[in-house]
Amino acid sequence: MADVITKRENDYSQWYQDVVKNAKLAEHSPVRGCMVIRPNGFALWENMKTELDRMFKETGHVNAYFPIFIPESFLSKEADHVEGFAKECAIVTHSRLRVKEDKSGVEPDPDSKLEENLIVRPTSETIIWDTYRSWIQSWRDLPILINQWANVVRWEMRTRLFLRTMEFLWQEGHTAHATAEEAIEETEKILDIYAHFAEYFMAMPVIKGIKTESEKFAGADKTYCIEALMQDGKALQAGTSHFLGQNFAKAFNVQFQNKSNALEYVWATSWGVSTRLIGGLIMTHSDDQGLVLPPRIAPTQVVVVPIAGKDNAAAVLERAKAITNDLKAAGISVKLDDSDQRPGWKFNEYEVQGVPIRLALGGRDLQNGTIELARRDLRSKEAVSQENLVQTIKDTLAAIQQNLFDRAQAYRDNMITPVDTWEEFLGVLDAKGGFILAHWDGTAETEALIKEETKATIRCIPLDQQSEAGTDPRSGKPSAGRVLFARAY
RNA sequence: CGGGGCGUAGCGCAGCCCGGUUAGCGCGUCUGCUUUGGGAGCAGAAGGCCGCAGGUUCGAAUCCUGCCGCCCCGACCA
Repeated sequence: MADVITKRENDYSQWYQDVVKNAKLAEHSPVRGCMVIRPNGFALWENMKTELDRMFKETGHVNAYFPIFIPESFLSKEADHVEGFAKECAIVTHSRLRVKEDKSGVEPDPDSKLEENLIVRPTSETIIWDTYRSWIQSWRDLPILINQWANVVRWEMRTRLFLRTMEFLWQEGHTAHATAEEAIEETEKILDIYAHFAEYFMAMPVIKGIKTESEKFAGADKTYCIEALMQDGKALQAGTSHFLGQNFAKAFNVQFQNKSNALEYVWATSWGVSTRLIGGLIMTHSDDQGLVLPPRIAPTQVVVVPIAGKDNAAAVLERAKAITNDLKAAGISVKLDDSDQRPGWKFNEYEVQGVPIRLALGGRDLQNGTIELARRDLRSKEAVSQENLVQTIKDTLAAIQQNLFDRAQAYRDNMITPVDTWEEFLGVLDAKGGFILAHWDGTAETEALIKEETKATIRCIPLDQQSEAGTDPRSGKPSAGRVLFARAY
C-alpha cells in the first residue's frame, strides 16, 4: 500500500511534500536544503526547458555557458548586487583535501588555500558582464542575446523542495543593448514569453507586473514579474525579467562606440525562471489524490493499462500495443504499462503521478470495440469507442488543458479582492487570502509597515492597472493606483 | 539563529519511561503457484555498526554526557 497523501485542508504544506514524494518528483538529498530530482521531476523540467528554449531561440537568443565559480572580487563591484547576494553565497577557499593525521577523515589542505576565494554563482551577472566587456567595443557588437541553462547556489536558511532549495536549476538570460528603449523592450518581450509559457503550457494563470523598489532584483532598475496564486491562497513569484539599466555596464566598465563615435555604457537585461516552476505547477492543479499535470507539459500524456484475463491476455496485450502505436504515431506521448502489477495498482500509481489520461483495455472492451478512458483532472471515466480513438484522445487532451486553465483562472480571479479600508484588508487577508487589490501611497515606509504588521507584501504593480486616484488604506495618504498585496512563498 | 520533531531492515514505524532470551511489525523485495475491470491471495525466503563517540553496568536500542545529521514551524529570499 502506498503512503497516504495528507489532505490539503488538513495540512497544505504536508500535502505538498506528500505529493512531491509520492509522485516521485524529488526527494531530500544528504545535503541540507538540496534535493535529488527524480526522473519524473526531471522529465517535467526537460519539457519546460524544451518549450522555453524554443521560444528563446525564436526570438533571437542563443545559448552559452559561463563558469560556476566567480572570483570573489567580481561580486563586490555592483553595490546593490553585493548587498542582495552577499548573505547567501557559498565560498570555495581551498583546492584540495588531505587525509587527517588520525586517518579519521579528510580536511582542507591548508597549503592549498586559494589566492582569491571563488564564489559559487548565486546568479551570473558579474562574470557575464566581466566577459561582455571584452566582447563589446562597437555598436555593431550589439545586441548580445545570450541565455544559459545552469545550476546556481543560494545558501538559504529555510528550504522547500522545488520552491526554494539551496541549489536549483534555471535559465538566466543576459542581454546587452545599445539603448535603454531596446533593453526595456527585451525585458518586456521576455516577460510575455514567461506569461505565455505559464498560461499556455502550464495552465497556470499569471499576473504580469512590476516589482516595487524594495522587492526588485538587487542591481536592477526595474524588475518585471509574473505572479501566480497557489491553492492555499499564497502568491508565488514564477518568473522575473529585469531591466538592469547601465548598472552592470558601469560596474564592469562595458562601453561601446555609438554611431556618432561617442563612448556609451551598454544597457542590460537579465531574466530567469527556475525549477520553482515545478512547485508552482504542483500547487496550481494537484489534488488530494496526488499530482495533476496539464497535457502540454506532462511527460506522459496517456497511459494504457491492459487488463489481462486468464484466457485473453495475449489478445488484450496485442490490441493495447496497437492502440499505443496509433497514439504514438499521432505524436501523443503514451506509455503502455504491461508490467506485472495488477490493474488497480497501476490506476492508483498513474493517478498519483498525474498522467492526464488513462486508457484501460480488458476483455469486455475487446468484445465491444470500446476502451475505458479516465480523465485525471475530473477523476471521471467512461467507455469510448476504439473508432477514431486518436481524435478522441486529442480532443480530450485539449479539453483537459483548457479545463485546468479555466479552473485555475476562475479560482485565481475569485481570489483577487479589491479592498478600500484597512479593516477590510486585514479581514480578507486572514479569512480569505489570495491577492488583495488595494491602493498604495507609493512609499517604501508604508510597504514595510504593512509587511511588518501582516506579512503581506506587494507582489507587483499590475501592468494592466488603470490609474485611479484613491487613498492608501494603511497610511491614509493619496494613491495613484492599486497594487496587489499577498502573502507569498 | 530561535521553537518543535526525528534518527532502529529499502520505506514507514513499534520497542526506550521501567536495562535482561535470538530486536519486532506493516509495506516493499526475492522464489513458486493461483490471479488480473480500483493499490491481489497463499506458501516460503532474504534483508539490521538500533545516527556517531564516550560513560554507567555482569549486561545498553533502552540510562547518562557530548557530538552529528535531517525534517517541520518562524525571522531573510527565485
